[in-house]
Amino acid sequence: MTLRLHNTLTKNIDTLVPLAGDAVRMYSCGPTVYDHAHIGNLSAFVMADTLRRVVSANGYSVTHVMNFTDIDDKTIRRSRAEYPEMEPLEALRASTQVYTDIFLEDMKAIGNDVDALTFIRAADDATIEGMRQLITTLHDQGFAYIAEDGIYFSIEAYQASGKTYGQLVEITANNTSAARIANDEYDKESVHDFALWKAEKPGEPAWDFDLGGHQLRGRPGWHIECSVMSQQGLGLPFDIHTGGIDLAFPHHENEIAQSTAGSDNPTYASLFVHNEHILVDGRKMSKSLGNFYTLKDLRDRGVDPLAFRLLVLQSHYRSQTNFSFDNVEAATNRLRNWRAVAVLRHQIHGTIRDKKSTDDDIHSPLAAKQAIIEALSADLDTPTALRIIDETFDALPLGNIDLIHHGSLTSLIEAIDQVLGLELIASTPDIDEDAKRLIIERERARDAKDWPRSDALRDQLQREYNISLRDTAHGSIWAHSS
RNA sequence: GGCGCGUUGGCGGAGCGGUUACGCAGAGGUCUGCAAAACCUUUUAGACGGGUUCGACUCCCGUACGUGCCUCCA
Repeated sequence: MTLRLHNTLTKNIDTLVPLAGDAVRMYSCGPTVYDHAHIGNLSAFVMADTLRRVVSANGYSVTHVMNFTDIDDKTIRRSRAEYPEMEPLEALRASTQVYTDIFLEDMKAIGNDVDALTFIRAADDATIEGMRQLITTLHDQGFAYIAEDGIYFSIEAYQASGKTYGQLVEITANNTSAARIANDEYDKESVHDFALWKAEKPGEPAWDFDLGGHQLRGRPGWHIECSVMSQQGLGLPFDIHTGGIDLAFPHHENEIAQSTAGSDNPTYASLFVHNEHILVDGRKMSKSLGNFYTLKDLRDRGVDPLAFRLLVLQSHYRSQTNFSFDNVEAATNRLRNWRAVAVLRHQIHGTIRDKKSTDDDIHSPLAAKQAIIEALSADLDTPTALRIIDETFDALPLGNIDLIHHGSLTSLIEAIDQVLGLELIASTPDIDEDAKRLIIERERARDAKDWPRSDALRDQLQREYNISLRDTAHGSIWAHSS
């Protein structure tokens, strides 16, 4: 099987060819931990998580690194507001830790497997040291220069060395607005040059930096953080770099420049995969429009975080998805229906009867499993994968106890969980033996046409165990009431 | 201003130059002890204006609207 992905570097659908055997190395730009992540952030991480699952399903071993941006303007501002009494660095660590923990909880809630990720923090001592080293190297090679307010990367020097600046987006003289040049407040030589290191400002966290005898106490720029963390976590070059479409320029472009300047590596990452943004009620999400949501906002309104995940998966990652509460309700219902299928694997022998499964019945879930992975391997075609799941579930002979107990249904559902992270298995636990006894007892009452007894038992199951029953042509099927 | 992307049925959302996407919701029906479910049918989409073609939702041009990037925003 081959895995094909849209590559922003080539603007084509490229085949993943790992740089080293069957090992795939992925880097995903992570959150800036200064507040709750919003649902747009989270959708980007659903994409990255799903991509990693699909790479794994293709038989590769994956190393997936994600960073925490825990040192930048926003985290500093927030930490000073929250902990004015603390030292700047102490306040920064306290504040970013709170939002890091919230982020990890959000990730788990929406089905992203945080255990499969290696996280690296920008403000860790090892990362800071790595940044000092990379900046020193860039400076020694003539790609960085010292200015009054910091250290800058020279695009001109980079281009003069034969490298291309503008690998992800077209950079032309015309697409830089004159207004921005006029308003440029930085002490840099050229408008495109970007900060590698920012000189210390009063009240901000800062680290010592001795660059060839120059004492340049300060803090790192944003782009250098990711160049160093990807190198430390994966080595260079690596296979896949993910992020929101807005990060293509300048962030990822600058990472490429920093990480390939003076290097013989032809690339920084082989594939750049960018996801489109989600809209809310058809408009871009913004606090001023009042359509800005975090996962907490959704949960407060009763939304199952996994229904949000399904909503994200329902559209292709390179299309703008529209979020609305009507849409998330539709996703909730679809998820509810899938859970109703998932729970069939626990049904009771005594209450499901007849019908032998055919070979086709047994094999169709296995074939579906393959078809789902194939769809996802074609540039992460989640809409098609979801369609296959619906069609497969529709075609299942649901009263067929042989099929259920044969294991192919369970195998399919486990496979769906593996590649899509919808946690169908975890959200449909088996019920205890007392409840099962009551269900069987009710079946006997029904056989005897003892309707009052049957209805009383049904009520009891609903009341005491929160279990609902439906009597199908093949017998009585229970489900978790919600 | 420069450079992109998009516009599909009540809602979401795909593929495709000539054959049902799929999901959710609504309507009618069948079945069933009741309930619930299931099943069947159904509402005949493709922003607007041109063009290419035997034929366009699908290709081309224009218009309108939405959306993104143009230095720190997923």
